[in-house]
Amino acid sequence: MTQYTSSLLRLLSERGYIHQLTDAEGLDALAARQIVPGYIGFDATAPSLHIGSLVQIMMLRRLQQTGHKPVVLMGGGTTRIGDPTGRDESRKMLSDQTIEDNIASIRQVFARLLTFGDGPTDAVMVNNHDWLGKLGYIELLQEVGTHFTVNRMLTFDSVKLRLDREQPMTFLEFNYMILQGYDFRHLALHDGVRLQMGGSDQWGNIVNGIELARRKDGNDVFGLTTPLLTTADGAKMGKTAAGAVWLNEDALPAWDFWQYWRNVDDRDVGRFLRLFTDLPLDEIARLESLDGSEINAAKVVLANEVTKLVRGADAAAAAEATAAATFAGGGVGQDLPSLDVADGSIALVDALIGLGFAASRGEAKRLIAGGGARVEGQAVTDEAHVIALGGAEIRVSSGKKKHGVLRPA
RNA sequence: GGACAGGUGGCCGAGUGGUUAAAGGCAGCAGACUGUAAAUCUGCCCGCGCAAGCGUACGCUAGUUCGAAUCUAGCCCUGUCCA
Repeated sequence: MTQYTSSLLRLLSERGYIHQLTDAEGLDALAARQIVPGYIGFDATAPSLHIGSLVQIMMLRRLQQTGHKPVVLMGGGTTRIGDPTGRDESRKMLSDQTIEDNIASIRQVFARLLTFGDGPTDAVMVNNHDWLGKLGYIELLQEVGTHFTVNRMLTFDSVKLRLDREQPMTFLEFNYMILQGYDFRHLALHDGVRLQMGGSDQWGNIVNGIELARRKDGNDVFGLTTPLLTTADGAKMGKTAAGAVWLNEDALPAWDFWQYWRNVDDRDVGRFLRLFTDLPLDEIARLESLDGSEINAAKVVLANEVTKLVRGADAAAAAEATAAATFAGGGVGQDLPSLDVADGSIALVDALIGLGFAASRGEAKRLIAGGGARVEGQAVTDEAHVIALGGAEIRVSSGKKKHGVLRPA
């Protein structure tokens, strides 16, 4: 491992954020002597980011922790184009209003993890629609077009993969890398930004921006990418059965968020603690060395710490309490999904659907027939079973992990 | 504009007139084993229905046929090559 002099690169490297770096010595020297404003771009394709973006957000947090300035770039403009990287199919076009709404919603998460303000190391949020939207076509071609050769653009993975797989790539998407390059150049020129970070799949796009900034304005800027995060069994992070693990509370309840982290693979615990929590490294080393079932304690810490950062301390505490009550005590935690039952009784099938454990009656019945449905911890195999509440809360479970509560209304 | 190839369930991918709600794989869900882990084995995996059954579904539309994902025509979309 390279020995870095700047606290920024030391921290990033110790905690496993660095995959590629355009100029390690140059950036290290810069970070050691001045505040480095660094940015990461985020798409606004959904009302919430999911944990696939959490590494990037954490990187901005690390930047701030080590005395530098995080710049959050919202892709209000580029989202209108659609990043072809890693995609086989073109994105659906989003309306302007949807994109604006998404940006407003996504902003909430950043407010928890970064300190915004006007100070030298305070975070700021910018929207590339502000400059890309004003750019005329002729102007863009003149400004940027002369610095990109099609020959080179065709060699980029984002393009090449699409072509190799004989998937369509529209001209619109083909231009994405140019606009992203333009972003970096713009931020370097107008806001003194010196560093762009991103996932490893963004390497090509980042390098484009660096070259553009240098050729057009003689600005010397840097790029850093994080390793592509996969879980130990090779899956892309952040996808579960129920869909993505969203960062926003209104997109995914804190309980489910907490559970995601509680259930990570043993092998991922240490890595995730380093990346997604602020715990000191020696503490993490201790947690990750726990053997056998003791590693579960480390997973609880992981779940608590990440939930605290993203959802707040109250949410983390509530989720942990619910987990303790539900799994250890056999009781009912307050955080579980619940369903109000008006008539004093409900068919098990409807309860499973109402709690979100089954999407259709058929699916609920299959679950019951397969022995996966439980009422108060007891497996029920009668598809026609009706639960009588009798004024008390009843616990209904799908399998051993998904629990919900029926409340008398 | 022309020639050729192709468009099948969340994804990949068989299937070229009936036994096809559509092989197989992946992903997913559940059971067993466990530690709310991994691996492994087993079952499930379009909707409605207790069920018989019904409804939808193989790019779209119209046809041929007792019967079509499979044949015909037109259209839409994609790729490759040519202009």
